[in-house]
Amino acid sequence: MPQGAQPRDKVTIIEIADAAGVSKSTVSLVLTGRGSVKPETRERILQVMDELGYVYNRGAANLRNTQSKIVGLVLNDLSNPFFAEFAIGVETVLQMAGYVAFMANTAESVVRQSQVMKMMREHGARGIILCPALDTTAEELALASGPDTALLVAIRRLPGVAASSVVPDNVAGSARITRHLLNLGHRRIAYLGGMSSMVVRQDRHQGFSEAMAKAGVAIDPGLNLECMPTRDGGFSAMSSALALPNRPTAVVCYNDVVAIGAMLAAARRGLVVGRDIAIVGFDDTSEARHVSPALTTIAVDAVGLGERAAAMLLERITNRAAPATSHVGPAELVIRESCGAYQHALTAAG
Amino acid sequence: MPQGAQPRDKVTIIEIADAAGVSKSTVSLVLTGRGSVKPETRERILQVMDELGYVYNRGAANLRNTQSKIVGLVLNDLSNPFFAEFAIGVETVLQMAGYVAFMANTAESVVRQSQVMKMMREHGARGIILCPALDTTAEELALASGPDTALLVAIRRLPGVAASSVVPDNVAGSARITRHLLNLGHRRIAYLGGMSSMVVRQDRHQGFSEAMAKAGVAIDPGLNLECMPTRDGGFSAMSSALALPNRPTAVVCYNDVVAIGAMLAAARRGLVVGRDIAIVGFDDTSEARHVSPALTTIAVDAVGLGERAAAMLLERITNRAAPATSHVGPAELVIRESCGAYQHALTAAG
DNA sequence: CTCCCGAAATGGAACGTTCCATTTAATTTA
DNA sequence: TAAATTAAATGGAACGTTCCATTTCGGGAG
Repeated sequence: MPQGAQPRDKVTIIEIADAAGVSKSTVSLVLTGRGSVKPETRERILQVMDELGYVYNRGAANLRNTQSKIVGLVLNDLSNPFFAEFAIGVETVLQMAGYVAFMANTAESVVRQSQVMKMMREHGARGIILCPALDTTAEELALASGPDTALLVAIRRLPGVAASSVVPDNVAGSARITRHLLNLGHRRIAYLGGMSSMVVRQDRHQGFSEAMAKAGVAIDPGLNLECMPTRDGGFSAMSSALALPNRPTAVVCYNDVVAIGAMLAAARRGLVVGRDIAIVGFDDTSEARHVSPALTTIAVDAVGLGERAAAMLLERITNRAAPATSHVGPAELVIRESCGAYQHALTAAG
Repeated sequence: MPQGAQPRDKVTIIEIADAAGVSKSTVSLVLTGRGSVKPETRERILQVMDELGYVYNRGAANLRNTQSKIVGLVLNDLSNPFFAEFAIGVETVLQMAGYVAFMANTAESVVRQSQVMKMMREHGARGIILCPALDTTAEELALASGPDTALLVAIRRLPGVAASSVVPDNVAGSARITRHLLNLGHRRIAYLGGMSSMVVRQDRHQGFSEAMAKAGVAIDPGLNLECMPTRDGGFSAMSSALALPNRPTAVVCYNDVVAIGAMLAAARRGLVVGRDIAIVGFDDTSEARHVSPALTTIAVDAVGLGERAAAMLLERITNRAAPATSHVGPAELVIRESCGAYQHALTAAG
């Protein structure tokens, strides 16, 4: 807008109409592009809007419409690159559909989570994609979704919730990477990280157990170690694992962050990861690639999960009769150095 | 809300009033907490709201109010952990002030940037914190901020824009880390990464040049290498730097991401980073700590910048007479291994 | 010249809230 | 007990849009 007369207070459709010498209805027509209005009139109106610095008031419009174009995206931990990538996937799809994402970070606080979801509904969000904070209960979520706000739960499965869901295949992925270690000849394998109250931990540990059982290898209960899913958690849990009289030869970690902490602990003890001990992760965050030695892990395609989540939510929004559905995304093994597969190949060949 | 009667269509304040046997004005009173209403009446109303699944309609309220509680946060690259941390700082402060952040990712697209800023204003955002996409022009921004939407530009300075701004001290930080390399005895120092059209690159390179000049060390123009600020960019730019007949002994990188790419390229050539060559970064992302060898870099406190940005914007929102201000945040040297300072200390002592 | 028709433009009610000006009820004071 | 005061509750206009039902306009057919 040109330097000139800045309007002090909000300029409305009516002022535009007056200035252009038409009725507010005509202005509304060009705004929505619905009726037919003479091209030169349209031009004149658009020009006036530009001059006066008109800003469309969606709140007022929604009042009659009931059809906003906003979707909420609630993330439990934005500082985790995994969720950032997930968010990017979500945004891409929403944007193409003409929707806009209203995104918020709860930092694992269920209180904050309730607040932002309430806010989003109050602003007329048509749907919400939720990556639930730890300790989220089904009851809380009942409040959050209503007849005109579709809910989709992502990444962390939430038992007892009727919403759609998008999660990676934690069980299969964990089984896959465990099998990889078994194939390399490991038998004393530890499972490390996450708290047993977390659903994701339960799923991943289940995959681990199944793979072990199928291979006929007994699990030492002493090698099931819980810790917070942070680097420091991984570090201290690994330290105690290494202090055991009969320590593991391989460690399946809850996720990459824990694995990196565990690698640090092993290095501190003078062990060369990938030679003296195998350590593997889950998620394939960008750090997994850059850490040294590079981490063998399970790739779950965060962006793809985000895209899928957005697409599924949009489907439920546009076709409100559509039933809640669930999607389980693929989890693929990425072999790098931390498992010692390369070393192993050398010795096996030699 | 209990399993019972799910209302098919939106329930309004009037229906609540009818069901509770009061007038809509009274319901409004309890909603806003403004007038005085008998405790038992309030209770009854609240209970009815709960039963019917009432959702407050902020759009309608803002229609009279003109006072929303939303602030827009526009990020140019969410996949960069630096911006994720910045966002966390912003959110923390906004939340405490009772505001909610409406956050969007532009992925460096100025088109998308205009779209989301327009959307935010249309939804009544009181202010916008913008981390501008590359190639953002001052004209575009003039459209984006109006008399009732305060604008704050963050991280990337934008010459010719009248808005408030929050940026780290790129010049001083870059000079600081260059001095560190000079103190270690380096003389052939390259500057690597970023495109010269980027304001941030200009500032950081200026700090580099000033430090070199002050030390009386000439800059070899052949050691000023541009590349996209990505890991791959850093990798290939570093590869060509190493192919030079008289290659540098130290490299100041545009940021951590570029530095990590550069480290990979050096390792690929068989060089031990921190011994055979020094490489340093800028930003102090979490990766800088975990990469091996750990990266010497400049910490700019992304979270702190975010907090500051939010506080400054809120100030302008609540006190609309307040003038636009600028804040330049500290940039501190973090010495780790990639610069070889530790090695250096050993040899110097021995 | 009148009639008719489609195109273009318009007036007004409605959306869900707030808030001012009132009314009604409850309580205190003289 | 009446008057004065305070607390509690209410009706209605207004906010900026949309959209239905109308009206006006501009020509072409009869």
